[in-house]
Amino acid sequence: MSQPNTPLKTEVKDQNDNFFREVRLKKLQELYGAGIDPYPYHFNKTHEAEQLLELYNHLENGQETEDVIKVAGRIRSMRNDGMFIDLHDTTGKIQVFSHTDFLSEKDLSFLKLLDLGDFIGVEGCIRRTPRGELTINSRKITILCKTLLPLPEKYHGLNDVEIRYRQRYLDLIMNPEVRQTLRQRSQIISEIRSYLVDRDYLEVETPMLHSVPGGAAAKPFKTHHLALDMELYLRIAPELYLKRLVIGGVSEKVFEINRCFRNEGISTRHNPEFTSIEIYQAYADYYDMMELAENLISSAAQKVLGSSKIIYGDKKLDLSPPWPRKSMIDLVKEATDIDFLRFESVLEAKVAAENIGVKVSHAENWGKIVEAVFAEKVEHTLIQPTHVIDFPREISPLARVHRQNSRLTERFETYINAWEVANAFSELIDPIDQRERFEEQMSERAAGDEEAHEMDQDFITSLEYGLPPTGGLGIGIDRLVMLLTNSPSIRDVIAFPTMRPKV
RNA sequence: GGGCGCUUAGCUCAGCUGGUAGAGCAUCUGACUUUUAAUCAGAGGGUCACAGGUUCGAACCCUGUAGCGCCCA
Repeated sequence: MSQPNTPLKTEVKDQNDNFFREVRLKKLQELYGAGIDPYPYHFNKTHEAEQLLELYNHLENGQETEDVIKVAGRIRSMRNDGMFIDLHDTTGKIQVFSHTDFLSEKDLSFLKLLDLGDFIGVEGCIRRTPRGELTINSRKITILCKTLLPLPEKYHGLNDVEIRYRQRYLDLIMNPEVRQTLRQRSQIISEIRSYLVDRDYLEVETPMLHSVPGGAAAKPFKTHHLALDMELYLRIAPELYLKRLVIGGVSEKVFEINRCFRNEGISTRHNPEFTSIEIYQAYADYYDMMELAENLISSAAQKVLGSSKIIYGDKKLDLSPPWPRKSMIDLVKEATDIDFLRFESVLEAKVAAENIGVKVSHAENWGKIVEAVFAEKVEHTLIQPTHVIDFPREISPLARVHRQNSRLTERFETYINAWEVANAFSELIDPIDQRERFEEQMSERAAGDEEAHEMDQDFITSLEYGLPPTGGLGIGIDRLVMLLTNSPSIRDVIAFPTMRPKV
C-alpha cells in the first residue's frame, strides 16, 4: 500500500535535475491553469516530415501555399523566442513558424510554456522561406506531451557511453545513427525471415526454459520454478528441441530466431543474451548448409544495404557467394607447416603445439589441441568469408562423423572478419553414436570442463524414433548485424545491452 | 579473472607545479523579431564518482571501492 502523504518519488539524480524539473513543473501547472491538457489522448496528423519535404520539393524559395496540413513530433530546437521551431518526427525535421500574422496573443504566449523535448501537434500552411527552408506557418499548436527533464545539448549531443547504453532512449533521441542501426537490425532479421518463409521453412518456437541445458558448450543461467519447485536453465541453444521437431515431422524445414543466454563475460563481441537463428533441413547435409548460409547472408546484405560488398572499419568484405571452403586441418597446416592428422597420440599433438608456442595445458584430447592451434594461428587471418570445414570429432559432439575420416566430423564454421558467424553440421542422427558422444562429454565434465555437454536422455530417445538425415545451421544475428551496420561493439546493435546496475 | 585508462554544472568539455571551480550549449530575466548551432545584455546552477590518507591547504598526490571503456585470458 502506498502512503498518501509521501511526496511523489521520482528518478531525479540530484538537486540540479530538480532545478530543471521545477521550471517545467511550473509550466505544467500553468498549462493546467489555462485549461490546456498537457497529455492529450490523440492527434490526427496528416503527414510525416520526410513526406512533406518530398511533396513540396518543387516549392521555390519564398513561395507560399494554402495547403493545410498537420504534423506531430518533438521540439528539438527553438529560435527567436519560439518563433521558429524545429519539429522532429521519426522520419525527419520540419520547421514551424509562429507569427502574430497567423496567431493570437494568447496562442503566442502559449509558446512560452513549451520546452525543448516537448511533443506538439501543428496545423498550418506549407511554404518555403526565402532562405529555402520548408516551413509550416502555424495556425494552431497543440501540446501532445509536456516533458519534465531536459534533453542533452543539441550540438555536441550525447557522447557518454555509459548514459548511452543505460538510457538508450536518450541515445536514440540524440543520435540518428543509433536509430539507423536498430532499424537496419530489424530489416536484416525481417529479410532473413522472409527468405526462409518464401522457401517453405517453417518458423517455430521452442522452450527458453530448459531442465537440461543443451545444444552448445556453454555455462547456463540458472533459475527456479516455484510451483514445480525445480531448477530450470535459460537455454544456451535451441538445437536439441528443433531436431525433435524434425523428428516429429512438423515440417522438413524449420527455423527459429530467438534469444539464447550464456553465462560468460561481456566484451565488444559478447552479450550474455544474444539472438541466433537456427535452421534444420531434413535430407540435407553440411554442403547444403554452406550454400544456405552464403545465400542468406549475402541476400540480407543485398536487400538491406543494396550490395553484397560491405565495409567494416577499415576492411572491405565481399559477401558474394560462393565462399571458399577450407578444412581446419589444412588451414592449420598452411599456417604452421604441421599436419595434425599425422599425430596418432595426444602427446605428439601436444608437443607439436607447444613447440610453436600454443598453450594446450587444458587440452586433454587431440581435437582440443587442433582447435587451440587453429584459434591462435589461423582465426585472425580469416577476414573474407570462409567456411572452415571438418572439425575434430571430440569438439563436435552433435555433428555426424565425416564420411571420409572418422577423426573428423561434417561440421563447418563460417568466419567473416575473423569472427565466427555461423556454425553448422551434417547432424548426428545415429542414436547409439550420440549416446557415446554424450558419455564422452560427461567424462570431460567430470574432469572439470564446466562447458562440456550434458546428457539429454529424452533427446537420445527421440533419436531412437528416427531423425532423417538432416543439415543444421546456426547464425549469430548480433555479429551479423554488427558486420552489416559497421558497428564496433555488440552493444551498438542491441537496444538494451546487459549492464551492471549503478548504485 | 589480469593490465591500462576514464569519471568536474542537465549536456559537451577546459582546469598548468597542490593555493579553494571555468567555458560553450541548455535554463531563467530582458532586448530583438523571417531564424538555421539566431543574436545581444544580465542572472542562477557544483558532494570535482564514492570512502579514506598525505598536506597549513587536494578536482589535482597516495590507497581502497564502484561504474564505464579498451586490450588480454
